[in-house]
Amino acid sequence: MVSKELKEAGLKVTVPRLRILEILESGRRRHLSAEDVYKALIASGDDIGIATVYRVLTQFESAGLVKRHNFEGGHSVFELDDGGHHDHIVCIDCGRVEEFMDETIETRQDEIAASHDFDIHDHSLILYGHCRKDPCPHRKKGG
Amino acid sequence: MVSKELKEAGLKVTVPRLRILEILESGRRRHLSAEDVYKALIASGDDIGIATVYRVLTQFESAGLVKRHNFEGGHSVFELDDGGHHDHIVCIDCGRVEEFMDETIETRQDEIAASHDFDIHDHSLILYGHCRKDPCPHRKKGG
DNA sequence: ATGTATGCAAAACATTTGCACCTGG
DNA sequence: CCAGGTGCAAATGTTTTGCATACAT
Repeated sequence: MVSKELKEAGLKVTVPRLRILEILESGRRRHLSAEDVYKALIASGDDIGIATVYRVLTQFESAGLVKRHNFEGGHSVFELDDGGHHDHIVCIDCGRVEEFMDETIETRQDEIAASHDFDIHDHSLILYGHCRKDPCPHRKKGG
Repeated sequence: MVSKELKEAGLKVTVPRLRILEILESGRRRHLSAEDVYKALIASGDDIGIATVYRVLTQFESAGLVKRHNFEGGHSVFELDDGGHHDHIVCIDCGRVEEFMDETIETRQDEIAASHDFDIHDHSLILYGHCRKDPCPHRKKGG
């Protein structure tokens, strides 16, 4: 029940919020930019403006429903916040995004922050590279 | 000799390039946004357009003279590239930026990338938090 | 009903680009 | 001299905002 999630998050149940949450939960892709969401809405026949997409995604972020990540290239991607922290590996060629979580790295980050006299609020760790998977424009045919 | 550095980087020696490299090397602050550089130029009486600042910084990046980092808030910061890799801790309150480098984290990143079948090109690791240093607007007076 | 949400268009930012003019080697 | 560099303004791409209208409760 998507509408229940909205109520529990303290948000009024409206059509744009329902549709956007449904798209995020559809699971077709876990990481979507605001424009990805907008295009998905248009594709499914919804008449929702891009401004509303940004507003709703920002509200969802405040409500803890989604997380926003600032990838390179000056645009953000959003994903459902399942409560579990993880970092990202992004393929420079095909845009593929994979997640990982490494206890060793998390621990070292805390130690480093402490040694610099910082209270860590959060962190951003993104690995950029070329994936060796199919299909990827960078991958060599006979490789 | 700043002009020598430019020549060695394969760049024609021009006034904007000289001035911008001087500002980066002045060491007053290590991490500057394009607008920071632009303002510094204006402040020292130079008549150089913001477009040129971006062009020159991008050229410097290609030439390996500077590194560009994408911090949160949709803007980039530039710093001299001394060849040594490091990551950043940023204070959410006062904007302070500190650097660190941790062999354990670097190693784990490579291992993780390999296990995901990625050839890592580079990575971005930024810790965001509240520094406990003076002066910082967040720091409690009697803390 | 009534306060909140939405759509649209315009604004705000950071960054890039087209083009005529200027400059370094 | 002449390819390449620069300044300006206009274009770009992303995200935000003002405002009149529409909607959820």
